[in-house]
Amino acid sequence: MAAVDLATHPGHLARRLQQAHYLLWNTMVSEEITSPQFAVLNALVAEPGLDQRTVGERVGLDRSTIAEVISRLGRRGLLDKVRDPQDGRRFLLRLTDEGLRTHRKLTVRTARMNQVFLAPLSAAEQSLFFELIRRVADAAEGLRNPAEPAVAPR
Amino acid sequence: MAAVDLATHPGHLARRLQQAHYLLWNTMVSEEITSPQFAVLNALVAEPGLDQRTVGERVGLDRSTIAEVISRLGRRGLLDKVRDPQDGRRFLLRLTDEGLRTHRKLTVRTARMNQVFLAPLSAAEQSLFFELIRRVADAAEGLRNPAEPAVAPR
DNA sequence: CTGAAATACTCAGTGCCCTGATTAATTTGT
DNA sequence: ACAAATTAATCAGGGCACTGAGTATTTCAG
Repeated sequence: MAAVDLATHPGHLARRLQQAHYLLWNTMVSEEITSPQFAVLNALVAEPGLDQRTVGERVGLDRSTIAEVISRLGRRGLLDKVRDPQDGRRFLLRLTDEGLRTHRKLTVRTARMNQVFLAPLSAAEQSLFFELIRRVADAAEGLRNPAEPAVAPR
Repeated sequence: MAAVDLATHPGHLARRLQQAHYLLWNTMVSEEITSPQFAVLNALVAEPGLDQRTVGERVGLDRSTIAEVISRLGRRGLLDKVRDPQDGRRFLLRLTDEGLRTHRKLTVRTARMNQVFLAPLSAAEQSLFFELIRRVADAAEGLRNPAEPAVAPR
């Protein structure tokens, strides 16, 4: 009687979008390497030698999740993990040759997949799609991490 | 050297959007009931007595996931599960009074949360947001379940 | 210089999400 | 009528995502 239309719920839409993406990734990109794993490889191509926490920040994964993802990539020999001699708390991460090769291969496939995924939208709509999602996601993240208060509370 | 900009990857955006939603849901709606759980409650308000598989279809969850979600809702006393006397394979699902109450309460909070979540967009942009995401998700699901071939292969 | 606070990482626990294999019940083809 | 195919649900297994608590190391305040 009081049921609601889930098609007007952004969270529901977001979940369906991600599921659809997951499926397409599996068939068009890789069954071994997932999209978050690719994001980590990509971050380490851009900035070799990052520590674990910073990689998580770059790709939007929390401390626990990034630890798991990195452990999997390490087990598969795609990256190396060494203690920072300057700061014994950190591990510095660097892709192996195999990791670099994998990233190169997947970059090509990912581009193809993105084209297929976004094919239902015109070029103008694709820009809008990115912009609207980015604005909503950024704003929600902002709610979580409020800017520094003007006067530090004591 | 060959790193890619993740902000142009719809899968990455979709994941960030869902994460942002997850956080906001947790703070504004409920720490007990998740968004997928609410979707199941909602489906059973709309159509009491559905079987498990059909609920999964309605809310977009696969057979394994829907089984887990329903088992959790059952443990919390929000729904009942009885074997279909007409078809011994099925379980028929129905909300308890407690389940109905919970759905009613969360419906209000969810509406508030959706407003906050979408606040960065104008009304026109919100419509566009829904439409673009829906089109992409629908198309990708269509790739997965291709329409019946004209001639059934044998 | 030393105790307190902050930081990087790990671990335990919960929940979502998918696939492939298995089990039980029903439907279908002959 | 009955074997074969289909269907609903379960189970095992892998991966993502978050929180709260714990450990080790570094930094900071007095």
